[in-house]
Amino acid sequence: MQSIPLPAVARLCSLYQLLGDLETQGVNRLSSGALGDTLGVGAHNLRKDISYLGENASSAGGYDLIRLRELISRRLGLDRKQRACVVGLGRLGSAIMQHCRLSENDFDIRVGFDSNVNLVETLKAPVKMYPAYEMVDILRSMSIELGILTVPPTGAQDCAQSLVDGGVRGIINFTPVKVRVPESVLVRDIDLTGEFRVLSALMFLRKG
Amino acid sequence: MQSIPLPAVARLCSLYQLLGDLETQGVNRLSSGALGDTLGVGAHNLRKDISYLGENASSAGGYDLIRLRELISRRLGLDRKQRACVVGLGRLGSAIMQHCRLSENDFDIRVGFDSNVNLVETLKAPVKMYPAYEMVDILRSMSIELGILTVPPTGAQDCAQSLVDGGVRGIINFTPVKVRVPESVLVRDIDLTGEFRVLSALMFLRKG
DNA sequence: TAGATTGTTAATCGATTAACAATC
DNA sequence: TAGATTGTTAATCGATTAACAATC
Repeated sequence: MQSIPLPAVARLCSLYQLLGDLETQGVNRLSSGALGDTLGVGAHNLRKDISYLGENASSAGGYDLIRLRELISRRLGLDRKQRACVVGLGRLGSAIMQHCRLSENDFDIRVGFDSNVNLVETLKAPVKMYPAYEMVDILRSMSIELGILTVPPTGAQDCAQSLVDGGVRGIINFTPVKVRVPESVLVRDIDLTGEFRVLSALMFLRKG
Repeated sequence: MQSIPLPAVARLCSLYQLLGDLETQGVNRLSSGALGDTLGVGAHNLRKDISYLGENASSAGGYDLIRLRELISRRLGLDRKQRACVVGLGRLGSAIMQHCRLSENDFDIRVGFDSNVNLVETLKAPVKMYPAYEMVDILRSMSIELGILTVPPTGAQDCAQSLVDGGVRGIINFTPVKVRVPESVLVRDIDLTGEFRVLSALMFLRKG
């Protein structure tokens, strides 16, 4: 089967989100143009992305949104909740842990870790929390697949290693550190400060 | 002056961050290869990016890191703190508002807003907070340049409009909604749920 | 049927990678 | 000087855009 370019995967994921929203609004058929408009993507581009999904019965007359959503879901493996954990229960970590859009959707955040034992015992949260030194064992026993890294930069590499040792296969890395992991583990970096800076730079470049 | 491609701007911003860290560690000269390695970017690529900065005296012998950092700073306008506000003081919003890495660096988060008046009065935070209906006036009087949008999806477009009316020139949008703003206002979308999904999809595609 | 819309192939565009002369 | 490293031009690579025949 053909492999899908990364930008196309990203657009398909946001399309997937949109299709879910439209479904609850009772819309069930729309053209590539209409979908592209609300997504801020050209109709050409969107059709091309959809073509990566493979089989796609209907020509003309717009897309059957429910069918399309299922197609994306199946091709990208978005059906089935992934078991996740949060490492680092500072403000950002606990916000992510309790971010309802995440758990409503395809992620099942099961457990949190922090090196501060006090915090682990006192923080109010809807999931179990444990001290960091128990991480590897607990990850293995719970079959956690995905780790969310929200620790201070200094601890990033060590925690990433624990996640790997615990058997995680993917990491969302909110630290500005480039962590080193085996090839078999995927890392996606989200550098908030970086994103802010990029916006700031673009605003500056725009002016002059 | 030549314009810089967006991906290059993003890489230069993360290089800027790295240079700051190295500076505090006392490192003051490094080659493009060494810098590229810790950044996960090819040396070629990095040199090309640096060339967009224009004037760059020294050939061979690696870069003078302090000088390089200043060059980036000046070319991308990263000297001078931007005045920012947070709209939507839920968990994510207040985490961002108090995220020290942001305020330590180039952003000066001055004020927060929420439609829930109770929340505005009771939340503990290091900045002033006001109810949403006062937003436009306060933004103007404080000359806020940048808005951070962390409201529920339903309120996103309205709040974006208030930010625009308040004179903001850039928005970091954490909602999954594509907000409509005048061309003069830059928007940078950070869709956390989307990022999670992309990782999930990549993990799935990797396997089979 | 006619008009609209899709799927897919071809053309354009832009970014990344490679190569190499210039420089410390 | 010789070795290393830069800046920049050229070549490759990949994604986006355009075009158009096939289809509802």
